[in-house]
Parts: sequence; structure tokens; C-alpha cells
Amino acid sequence: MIEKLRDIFTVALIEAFGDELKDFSPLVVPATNPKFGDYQCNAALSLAKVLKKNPRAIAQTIVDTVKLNDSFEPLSIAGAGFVNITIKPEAIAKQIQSVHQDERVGVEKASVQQKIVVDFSSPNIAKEMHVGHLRSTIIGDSIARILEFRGHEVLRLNHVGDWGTQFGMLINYLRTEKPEVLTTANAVDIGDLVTLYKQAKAKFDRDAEFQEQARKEVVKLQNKDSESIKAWQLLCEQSRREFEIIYHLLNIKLTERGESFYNPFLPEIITILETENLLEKNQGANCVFLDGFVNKQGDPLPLIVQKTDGGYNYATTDLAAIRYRVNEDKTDKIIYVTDAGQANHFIQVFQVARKANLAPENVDLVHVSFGLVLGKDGTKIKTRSGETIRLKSLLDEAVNRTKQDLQNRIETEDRQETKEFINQVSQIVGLSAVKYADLSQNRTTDYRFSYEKMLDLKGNTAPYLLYAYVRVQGISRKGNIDLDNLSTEENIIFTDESELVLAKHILQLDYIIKELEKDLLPNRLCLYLFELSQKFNQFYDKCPILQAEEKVKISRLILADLTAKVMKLGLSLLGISVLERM
RNA sequence: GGGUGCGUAGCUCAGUUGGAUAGAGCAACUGCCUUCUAAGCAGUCGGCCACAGGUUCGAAUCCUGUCGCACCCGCCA
Repeated sequence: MIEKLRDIFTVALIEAFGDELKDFSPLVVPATNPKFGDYQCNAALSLAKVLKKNPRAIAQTIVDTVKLNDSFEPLSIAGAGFVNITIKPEAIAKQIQSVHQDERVGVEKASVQQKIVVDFSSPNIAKEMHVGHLRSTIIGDSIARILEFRGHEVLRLNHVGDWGTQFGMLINYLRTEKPEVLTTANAVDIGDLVTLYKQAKAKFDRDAEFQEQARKEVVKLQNKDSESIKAWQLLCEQSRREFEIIYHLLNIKLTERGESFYNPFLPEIITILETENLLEKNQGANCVFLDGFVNKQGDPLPLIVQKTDGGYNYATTDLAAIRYRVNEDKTDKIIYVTDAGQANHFIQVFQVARKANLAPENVDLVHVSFGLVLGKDGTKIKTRSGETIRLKSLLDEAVNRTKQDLQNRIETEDRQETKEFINQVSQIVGLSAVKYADLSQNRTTDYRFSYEKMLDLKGNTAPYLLYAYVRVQGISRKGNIDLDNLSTEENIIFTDESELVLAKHILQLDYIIKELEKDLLPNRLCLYLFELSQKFNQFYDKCPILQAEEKVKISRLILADLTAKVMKLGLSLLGISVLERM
């Protein structure tokens, strides 16, 4: 709808003021306030200067020139020169009917379908997943789902940290402290492995000789020493199983392609940089000097692609990954979902990738960054003893708290529910709450983790949204109505303002999803769904459904059913599933 | 020291290419269950959009400076 209006207004602007406005944005946006109508055109205001005319006069000319069909109320001019656009209720009713019969509830597929890599989650082998991985995993999954729904072919890649100095470190440490881990599967559990990792890291940081041995271990690994490779594989296997538990719990699908995958391609990256005349030796390391990055003295800063000892680092791996994804995966776009702290790194890597033509101009490189997860007090989230919180225990706690709440409610309401019901509901509500709390926040800022807030039944939370869906299902149960087989003949009748408001909101979904595809901010979808729930609850409050006379009843059932469909779809794009009862 | 981001109600946060009187939720208080689950709805209270300048018909939004906070800064990822 908004695109159509933009086209119509652009045509009108050209007709009224000439061809030079061909590329001028008609500035048609959703109305800032419902009392101004559904959309508004702000073009008159910004054209005032260019055309040296009174904005209200320009607005009048626009109104006189624009050709709208009978779906719209007559245009009105308000304030300094705003043109307000209102759709007629009959037109809304018609659209609702057509959307109701559409499997995609009115959301179009992208006109150009791309191949897109979404690189997210990316935990490290031999370490447990912690809250830091939560945002990348949840946001990345949601972005992938949104793009998939728009019809793009998405390759979800898990760029796990399965290579590098830390491996040499760990293997070297295990060789003396716990050699059986290197030869036997599951010799210790993952928690102990993490402890050993920390010990190894501590030793690495204070012991120069150990550092040296660790580096040699890396070289052995790189040279495919069979014993080293075996040990490495065992460690990876064990970690992988651990990750799978989390991914299964969160219903996340990912293709693992870790750093080690790009290992064989690292030397050719150096060669390419060399032939492109980008490579420079600096203090023994191979570097590419960057535009726009300078040190204290104002000298350009290098991106190190090959260390003095001949080893490669993550910048090199990222460059090799870009090359592979462009050449082999034939991707049109690569999206990296990582914390904001890596912003600099990606700017640098992207710059080098462009310069070396590893990524041609028509391949988009996008860093989707996000802020830190903070504790309730606003500092980095930690356990009481100062350890980072394991993701598994964090999720378990959310589910347990939900279960507690649910059991209390069942008791006070004197309901009888099975154990299976209680478990299933608390699992879905608890995990959804964690996901929703994260996604409903603008990802670019830090975010405060609070069980109380995310599990609150009121406000912009998963339980509130899920409840709106449950209410619709309740109606269908109570009235013994099959929502999938509602009459398609009946008209939509607006007897109360709340029905029209709900209907208009439902029709905004298409616009929201398209915006989402551009700005990759899932919180905008959350806000939309929250508002949908509110508008539905207002409708539910004011418009009885089952007692209404037949024609009104069907009209309201369609609105309720459509609300549920939008809710289910929207939540699924956030990686959240719905419940029939709760 | 340099870079990036942030600073909006008591708290947690929205604020879409600059647009009309800056919005939610929570908390607090007041109403509404013989009616589809009240896990709801209606309402009241609450703002120097960090501060100071500038650009503009119009600034929370853009520019400059100041203060505060966070993160990053050549051989970790």
C-alpha cells in the first residue's frame, strides 16, 4: 500500500512541479498519529524552499493533482502543509478478506531473491556457550528466518572457533595434565574441559616457555600431525555435542563450518594480497595498511594477516571466508551477527576484502552488531562467584521459574493439568521469554537481563503475546469453531472502532517485514506484535464474538483468526512457537 | 591518547529518509469479572530528550564543542 501511494504521489509531484522531481522522495510515511489518518505525505514542507512557495499552497496543488481511486477518503491538508491520507473502511474490509485467504497473510516475497550467508552464533570449541553467544544465536536465527520467509536462499553458517593458538595452548596443557583427554572420547565432561581450558590459559599468560611450546603445538596441528589431529577431533566432537543440546533446546538450525575449514585457503590469501600490491612487511609480520586508521603518531595502522612466526590469524581467516563464500557459495550478501566490539575488525576486513577484490562491489558485506548482555545492576552479567553464566543454566532457570509460576496459578485457579502440559507450557513460555526479551530490545544497545521482567505476564513480554494467541484458540474451543474453515463469503463488518483499528494494524504486516529486511532490527517486529496483542485485547474486550449475531460473529471470527495467524507467523520469525492453552 | 557507540519519565526501553501536542511497558494509585481464561481492559500520576551552541519553516533525530558511561585500539577471536 505504502509503495503504491509513493508511486502515485511521485507521479503527481512530477505532473505538478516538473520532471526535476523525478528522483525526489514523495515522503509518504505511516501517519504519526491515528487522528491524522493512515498515511501522510510530507513532501510539501520540504519542497517549500526548493520551489520558493508556501507549503500549504504546495500541499493544495498536490491534493488537486494526485489521482487516488475510491479506496481513499478525500485528502486533507493539516498543520504547516501535511497531506493526510485515510483509507475507507470498505477498502480495509476488502483487503482483510483477501489477506485472510492468503497463506502468507499478505506478505509478498522479495522481487529479487538473493543468496545470503548469515554468519551467527559461533561459539568456541572446548569452551561452554555462555550469555555472550545468546544474542548472536537468537538474533542471527531471527534474521535468517525473516530473510527465508522473504524468499531468499539463506545459508546459516556457524563459524565456530575450532582453530588457532588457543588449541595449541589447550593440547599442550592436556598433554601433561590430562593426557587421556587427547586419546579417549569423553574422558572428562565438558565442564571439566572448560576448567582445564582456563588453567591452560592462565599458564599461557604467565609462562613464556609454555607459550613457546603451545605455538609449536599449533604448528604440529597445522602440519596435520596425526596425533594432534586426533586430539583436536576429540575435543571438537565433545564440544559439538554440547552445542547441539543448546541448539536443539532453542530450535536453531545451523551448518557448522568452523575456522579450520578455511585453513587450506589461507596461503592463497597472502598471495592475492601480494599480487594486488597490498602486502607490506612490518616488524616481521605481513600487514595490509588501512585507510582511515591511524595510531597516536598519525601513522596508518596495519591489519596483520600473517604473524612473525608465519601463523595466520582471524583477519586472514575472515578474508578467506569471504573469498570462499563469494566464489564457492555464490553469495550476494554476507551478514555477520557479532557483538559491537568487533565493529572495527569488520570495517578493516571489509576494506581489505574490497581492495583485494575478494568481494566485488555487488556483494554486500554487513556487520549486524549488538550490545552486551548486562546483569540487573548494569554491569557485565556474572554468577555470584564472578564466573560467566553458562547458557544452559540460564535457560534452565527461565524454564524453572516459569514452571513455578504456572503451578502456582493452576493451584489458585483450581485447575487440573497433566505433568506433560505443565512441562510443555513452561518449556515454551520460559524459552520464548528469553528469546523475546532479547529480540524486543534494539540490538545495537547493551541490554539488561532480568528474569522478572522477561517472565512478566504484563507488558511487552512473550507471555503477554502468547496469551493473546491462546485467547483466540479459546474462542474456537468454546464455540466449537473450526477457524480453518470459516466462510469466505461473508463481509467484514466494522461495528466498533476497535475492529477497524485491529484490521488496519493487521494490514501493516507486509510493510513491517519489508522494513525488517532492510534494517535487520527484529525489535520492530516485536513492537508490531505487541501492539497487535494490545489491539486484539481491546477488540476482545469490547466485541463479544460468540454471542454476536451470525454475520457480525463471522466477521469478528475472521479478525480473531487473522490476528492469530499474524501472531503465529510473526512469532515464528522470531523463533518462537505458540501454544493452544497456557 | 585515538576510534566507535550511547545519555529520553522513579526503573527498563521505543522513537522508522528531520515533521504535527516526545511514546510504551513496569512500579504507584483509581475503576471494571452473572458475559469467549481478569495472564485482560479503561483511567490518573510522571519529561530541561545529558549540557551549550549551530543548520532548518521545523531537531530527541543532522553538525560542532563540553561532561558522563560503555566498548575497541598491530602479531587473541
